[in-house]
This record gives sequence, C-alpha cells and structure tokens, in this order.
Amino acid sequence: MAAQKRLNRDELIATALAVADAEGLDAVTVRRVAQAHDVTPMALYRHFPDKDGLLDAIAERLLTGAVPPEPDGRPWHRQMHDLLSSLLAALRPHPNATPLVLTRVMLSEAGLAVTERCLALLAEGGLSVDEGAETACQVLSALVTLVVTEPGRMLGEDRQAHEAALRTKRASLLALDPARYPHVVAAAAPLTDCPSDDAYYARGIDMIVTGMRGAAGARQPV
Amino acid sequence: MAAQKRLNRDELIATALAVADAEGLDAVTVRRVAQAHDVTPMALYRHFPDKDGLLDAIAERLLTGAVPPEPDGRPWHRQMHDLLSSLLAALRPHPNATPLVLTRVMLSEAGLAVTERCLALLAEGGLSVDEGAETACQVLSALVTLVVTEPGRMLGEDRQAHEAALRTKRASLLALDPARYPHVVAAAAPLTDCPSDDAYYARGIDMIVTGMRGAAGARQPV
DNA sequence: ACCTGAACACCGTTCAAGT
DNA sequence: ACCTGAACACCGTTCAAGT
Repeated sequence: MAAQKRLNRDELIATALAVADAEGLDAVTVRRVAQAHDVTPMALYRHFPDKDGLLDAIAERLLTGAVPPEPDGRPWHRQMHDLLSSLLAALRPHPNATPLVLTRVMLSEAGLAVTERCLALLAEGGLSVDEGAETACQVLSALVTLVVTEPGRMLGEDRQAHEAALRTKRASLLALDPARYPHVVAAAAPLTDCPSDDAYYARGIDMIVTGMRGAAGARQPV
Repeated sequence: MAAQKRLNRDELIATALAVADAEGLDAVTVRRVAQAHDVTPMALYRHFPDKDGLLDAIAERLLTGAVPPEPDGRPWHRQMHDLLSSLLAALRPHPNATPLVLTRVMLSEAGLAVTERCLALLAEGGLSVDEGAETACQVLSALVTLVVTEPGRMLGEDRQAHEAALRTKRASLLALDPARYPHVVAAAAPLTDCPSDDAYYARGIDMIVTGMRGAAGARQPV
C-alpha cells in the first residue's frame, strides 16, 4: 500500500478488497482507499464514477476468479455442479466482499460468462428460455448466499474476539426455553459454527443442483 | 409521521420501515427517522442501542409477519412448503428491507420460531442434528435471497424512472455480442424483468423444497 | 492528463445539560 | 425518565485550481 508513481485502477481495487477482507465492507471508504495510496480522495474519481463504481469493481474482481469450465460431454447437471464449484471457489476467500456480488452478477463480463454457461446448461436440461432465466438467477443467488450466510462467519476482528463472539451467540441459543425451541437448543452448536466448511459447501451445492434437476423435471438417476 | 406525546418504539420502527420501502435502505438514517417524529436524533437512543439495533428491529418486524403454520399430519416436505410460503408472504411486501433479514433470522423470537419449525420438519425428514442445522440455514437464506434478487426489483424511484432503468438494463444485455453470449441475449427480457412474480416465487420455493428432499435422501413420490 | 485543496451537506455517536 | 444542544470525527461528492 505504499505510494506509487501513478495511481493504478487495479491496485485501488486490490486495496479496497484487502480492506473489506480485513475489516468488513463498512471499512471500505473512498477516503480510506485513497489514504492507503497516499493520495487525495478525489483522485479515485478518475478511475471510478462514484463509490458504487468502486464496489462494482470489487464484485467484478471476485467474479473474474470464476472461470466457467469448458463444456464437455457429461450430463448437464454434472457440468452445472462444476460451474457452481468454480464460482464458489472464487468467492470463498472473500466472504466479506461477497454480498456485493449478490446484485452485480450481470454487470461484468466475468459474471455474464458464468450466467451464459448456466443458461446453456439449463437449456440442455430442457428448460424454456423464461424458466431458464428465472432459474439461473435463483441458483446463482443461492450460491452466493451460501457464502454470505455461512455459519460462524461473523464480525470477529482477531481470532480471540471471533471465538468470544461465537461463544456468546451459542450461549444465547442455549439459554432459550427448551420447551419452546427444543430443536434450536439442541442444534445450538452447528447453528452457530460450521462443523466442516467443506461439507457445508458440498451439501449446499448438491442441494441447489438437486433443486434445479427437479425444476427441469429431469429425474433420471445420477 | 406527525409529532406525538411520547416517542414510541413501534412507531419508530414503522417509519424506518416506511422509509426503506419508499427510498431504500440507504435512506434509513437515525436523523431521518428522528426528524419524521419531530425529535432530536439522540432521542432514538433511548429505544435502540445504536443504528444497528434499529436495523435489527426492522428485520424483526418483518419476521413477525411470518407465523409458522401449526404442525399437521401431512408429509414433512408439504409442511415445509407452507412454512416457507408464510415466510415469503411476510417478506414480499418489503423487498428493500429484506436484505436485513439475511443475517438476522436468529436474532428475534419470530425468526427463531420459523427456525425451530424448520429444524423440526428436517428432523422428521430424517436429517441428523448437524445436517438439519446446516440445511435450515441454507434454506432460510435461499428463501430470503429469492426476494432480495427478484428480477425487475431495482432502484426505481417512481414508476417512470423504474421502467426506464429496466429498459436500459435490458438494452445493455441485448447489446452484448450474440456470438459470446447467445443465451444471455436470448433471455434478456426474462433476466431483466419477471414475466410473473407469482410464478417466480412458486418455482423458487419448489426448487428449494426439492433440494431439501434430495438432502434428506427422501425420494418418495409427492 | 492527473491530482490537490477547500468546502458542502450529510452521517453516527459522545457528552453534558435541561425539564 | 425523557429529551435537547452542541460538538466530534467521520462520510461522499462539488467545484475550482494547480502542475
């Protein structure tokens, strides 16, 4: 984050993303990013139309990491599984920034490439254009949401504060009336923190794909 | 929004929600809500610990409208369908405020009641406690996201500006290279605006429930 | 072309007072 | 108990200048 000869758009985005990763989206500020580059806030306005433009760029950066796998001969739902996995892999390292993607998939080439592939696979699955469009929107959103609401992913500044917040949250669930909320109390631990992140995401993708196959009316065996 | 004898917490929440409905979440401001009640900004701090507390209260207000249907003898996935429908019905009138719910389901009695019912039904479906907790989080989030990312729901101030923004967005998709994005171009209309909101949500819920049944390994006929 | 500097209209929140 | 008033440390963004 040292000073440089010329202000560089990519590096501005990189520091904005770094700030989001480290301190959350609220910490991403025009003034903050400018300061990291030893520059006046207004200097950013040569690279972005406004703050929302900067946020758009962060979302685009995340989506750029998601390269849709090449089409192959496998069943469409298999290819869909891999498509969603590649998107997920791009988002997981940046959970704080991922909410930005939720409403910005169609605003970048990278997001459009994922959408295009998704629509193509759904067409293979037999969905009409209208159904495919609806389903694609729902499915991509659901996948992004998987990252946004991953249990145990809260505002923990350092390791210690994070675990303390986790314990507090779990304790508040355990303190509920077990007569009214028996299942919540019993599931306090897994509701608060994920036993295994990988299992969480693997099952999440499976659920989404299974839902799509249902929408496609395709119930042939795996 | 007129002045009153005493500041009332419920009415503060109501105007905050009204502001969100009318002008979006960014317009919800401590100062704004205070002004609507002819009161100093600091007067709100007797009813909410801070601004986030106000947002928590808005989310809780939305969830209060979702009363889980009473358990009956029908198959668990049928009851799940109705549970999700009741939650959806509570959120749909307030799409601008709905993003608040995404990370706040477990913070209110109303949200916990929905979660409890969801966990109970998943246990009926044969899921373990850990699996049920994971699945409940994913499913409730997915449902909320349905509302957050409903196509055609953008920042349109009045009717006219809304439709103008919609046309602009659709035009930008239609302007894409049809060689690279054939499916996106073909689906520009349904990707931009929903042919039928009711059909969108009906299919969305069906997809989610179908996904859950897959997770439960329950593939018995309807 | 690229960046600065000062200013404006806003924020959330503190603190000490008022009644 | 409930609300005010002034102040503080921040925002995003404008405009006119500098080099």
